[in-house]
Amino acid sequence: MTQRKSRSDRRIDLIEAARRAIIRHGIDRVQLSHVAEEAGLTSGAVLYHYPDLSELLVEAQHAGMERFYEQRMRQLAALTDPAEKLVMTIRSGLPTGPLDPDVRLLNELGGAAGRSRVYGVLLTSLYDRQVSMYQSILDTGAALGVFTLSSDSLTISRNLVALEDAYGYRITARHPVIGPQEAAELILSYARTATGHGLAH
Amino acid sequence: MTQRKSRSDRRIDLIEAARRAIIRHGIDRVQLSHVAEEAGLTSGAVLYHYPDLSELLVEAQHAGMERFYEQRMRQLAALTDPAEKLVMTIRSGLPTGPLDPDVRLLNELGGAAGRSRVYGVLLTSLYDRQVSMYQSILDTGAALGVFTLSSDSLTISRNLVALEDAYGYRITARHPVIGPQEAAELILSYARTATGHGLAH
DNA sequence: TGAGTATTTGAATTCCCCTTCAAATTGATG
DNA sequence: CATCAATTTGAAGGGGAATTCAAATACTCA
Repeated sequence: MTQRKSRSDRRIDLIEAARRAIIRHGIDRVQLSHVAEEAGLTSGAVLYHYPDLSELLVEAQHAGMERFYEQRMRQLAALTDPAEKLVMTIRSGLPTGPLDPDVRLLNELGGAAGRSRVYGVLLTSLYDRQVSMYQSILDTGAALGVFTLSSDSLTISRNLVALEDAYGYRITARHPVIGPQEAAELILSYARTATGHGLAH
Repeated sequence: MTQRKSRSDRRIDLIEAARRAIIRHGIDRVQLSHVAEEAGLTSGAVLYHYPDLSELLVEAQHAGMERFYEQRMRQLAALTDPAEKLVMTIRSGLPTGPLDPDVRLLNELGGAAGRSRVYGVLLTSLYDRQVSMYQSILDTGAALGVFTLSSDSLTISRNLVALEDAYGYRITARHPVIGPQEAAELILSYARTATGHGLAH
């Protein structure tokens, strides 16, 4: 029998397993047995901890999102120069390649968010937080006189996050020309005209 | 019994029925009986024409895509002024609201494109065609001296399509603030700085 | 009109997955 | 070491959807 674990440990395991299962099979096609397999357990054991699979899936999406966001914030905290921060943030919002698990997970949400309120709210709140993240960088840069913004910081920030999102989809869909490097360059092109800063990288 | 139809007519019907079924139930949740119901037939009849449901679904997605693209091209053909064309194109790339069936259909593909090569190729090719569409508008405008492009037309076009895509997701996910009008304004803000044109609307 | 073929139906079958639950196992606690 | 509760297994059942297929029906063409 698989090693027993405490309630909370097992729940964390299961959330991780669900995350992997969603990426592998899709948010709408993933089954109990997939999650169980990823966790190295049987379906019954999964059900013991999460009697409702859909609840586990929501938690997995939520956790994946937090992870993505926290990671970006952490990378950001190491820098002080607004221009460097901006470049770093743009890069950290893009997948490392077509298989990047964090972005694949987020992309799974896109379609479901149109059908499910829960997923819609989840995705919307992530978007808004990311917008705030950019906005504070832009505002700081403008206050320091480093950036000369072409329009208000909210508009620019919304567009920057939107570009990240969209190129995330292109990259995971394996666009033959647009990879992480190219996408970063495209977004930077916008960021340059929007901030009036060269944004070397 | 339902009226009989020729092989090719029925296949066209079924593709349309599948398109509606996908929008109603989601690409990963749609089932044979949904398609049959939309077509006014029984499951057996659907299977007679498409022994493999997934093949029908791919065809339906493809048809939906063509429809979306053709519609945009048609609206475009009615205009001559590059600035008007640009504004019109931006608007026609956005959903009319959270329930817009064409965009919902496309969004359903996003996640699947990361898992399935077929869907990845479909989505990628649509993206590229939309980029070309913008590029020809921008190039024409630049040649006529109406636009002064801030970077090469390919970069700007890619970003414009990316912004459309991303705001399409936000709108279908029912972002409380960003609706069709707001999204258009956000994209126009970029288009203005990219073209050096006021782009009144 | 009648024969022949293509299409559609509807019921039977099969398959797959979720759910339940009694029994087995594990680990903690005294 | 013995007891007990928590966790996990595995098999049984229930339900829903895909698949199969013989029969019925609708159209075509001679």
